[in-house]
Amino acid sequence: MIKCLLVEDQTLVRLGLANLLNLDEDIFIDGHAEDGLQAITQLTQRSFDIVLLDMRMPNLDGLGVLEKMRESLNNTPVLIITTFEDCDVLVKAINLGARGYVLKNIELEELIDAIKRVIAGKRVLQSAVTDYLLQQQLTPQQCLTAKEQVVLQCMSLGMSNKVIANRLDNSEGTIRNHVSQVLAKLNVKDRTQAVIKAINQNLI
Amino acid sequence: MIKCLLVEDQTLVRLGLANLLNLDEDIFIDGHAEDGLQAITQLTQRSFDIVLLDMRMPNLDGLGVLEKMRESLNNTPVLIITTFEDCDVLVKAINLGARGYVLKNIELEELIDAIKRVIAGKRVLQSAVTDYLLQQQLTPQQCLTAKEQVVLQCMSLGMSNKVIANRLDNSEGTIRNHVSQVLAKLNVKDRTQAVIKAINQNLI
DNA sequence: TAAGAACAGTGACATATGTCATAGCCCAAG
DNA sequence: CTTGGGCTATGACATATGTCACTGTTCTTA
Repeated sequence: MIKCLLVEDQTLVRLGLANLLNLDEDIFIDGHAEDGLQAITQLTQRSFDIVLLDMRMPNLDGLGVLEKMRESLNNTPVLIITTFEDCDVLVKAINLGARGYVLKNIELEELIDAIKRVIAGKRVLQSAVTDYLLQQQLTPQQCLTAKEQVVLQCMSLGMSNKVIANRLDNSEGTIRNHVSQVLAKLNVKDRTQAVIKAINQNLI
Repeated sequence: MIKCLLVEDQTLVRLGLANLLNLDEDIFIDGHAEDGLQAITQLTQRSFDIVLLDMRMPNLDGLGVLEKMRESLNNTPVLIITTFEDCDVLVKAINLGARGYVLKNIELEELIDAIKRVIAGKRVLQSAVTDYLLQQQLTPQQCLTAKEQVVLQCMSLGMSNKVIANRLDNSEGTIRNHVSQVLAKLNVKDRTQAVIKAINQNLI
């Protein structure tokens, strides 16, 4: 029996997923958490075989949970289950020790398989994820660095340089430099054109 | 027994939600669709008591489904279940005939209640949604004039004020004024946000 | 006819944006 | 160990952007 902690902020999704997974005879959703803070609390009080972790959450997001776990030397294996298909977040999550990363559009059997593979000590990257990674690698012309991608994402959300600087804890000048780099690499003249290009090409 | 068509692109979410809802003795998920096109196909082949509709989907999104349904005079009641908290999308959905609009972080009992209320002919707006709506209504966004629409189109093509001025044979100051009006009406702070909104809302 | 709108324009003003040069730090590859 | 790339930062600079107030003209409509 695999004891799972399921961390997901949307109630419906969490309960639904728990029901589905509990149908498998080897899997038991042993704990629920609605955000990162609750997850940390659960992890300090109890032990689980695996953590099923969403990335976008209030209070403390997935990356934050991974950081806290690393700090407290908690090495419970973590499988990321998310909608967010961002290369940078994926890389960060893996670097922070996540053992698997799958998207929510995965089939149920695949997810169950992924859980068992993680438990078996394997690393799991859904094919859609690896495809995305490969695709990113194969377009070296626009070859944005990790930071530049994050900045572009922020731009695509309509943030000003000042806001981005606050969000990423950098000086505004630094962000300006990154923006300048992004514009050069995307071969556009201003942030609006960059955002249009990013949206059209799904670079965000 | 309420026969439901569940339209949701993420497999896990769809199956989980279906399981949860099927627990209710009055509700039966009678059809699944992974995107808008599949939903339309299902709706032309069978009849349902209600459609549970996600907004963000590949191929044909929630608004598209509502449009198609209206075109084909299909008046099956629709309850929107989405993560997307955008006021404009909400308003558009309601105008296109959606009978309810709830967010995915709703509690299960509330959702079941919402379904039954829609079936009973009532309009359902989750309190979180109405709060947001009220807040937005206090700053009523007026319609863009013809000229403003043209200017917004140009902005969405990445043109600077100077370029737009040349293109439309106006002074740059005039264009600046129009841009300023557009920003105010769209309730955004700069041209980048305006373009993002225009693209997302198909205002161009 | 009077009122109200859309449209065009100007000038002044405050910020935001983007570029450039320069420089330090860190880390990985050679 | 050296080199280069990525990240951070600063200061200076030119230009773009957005706001405001105010002035017109031309319509439509109450």
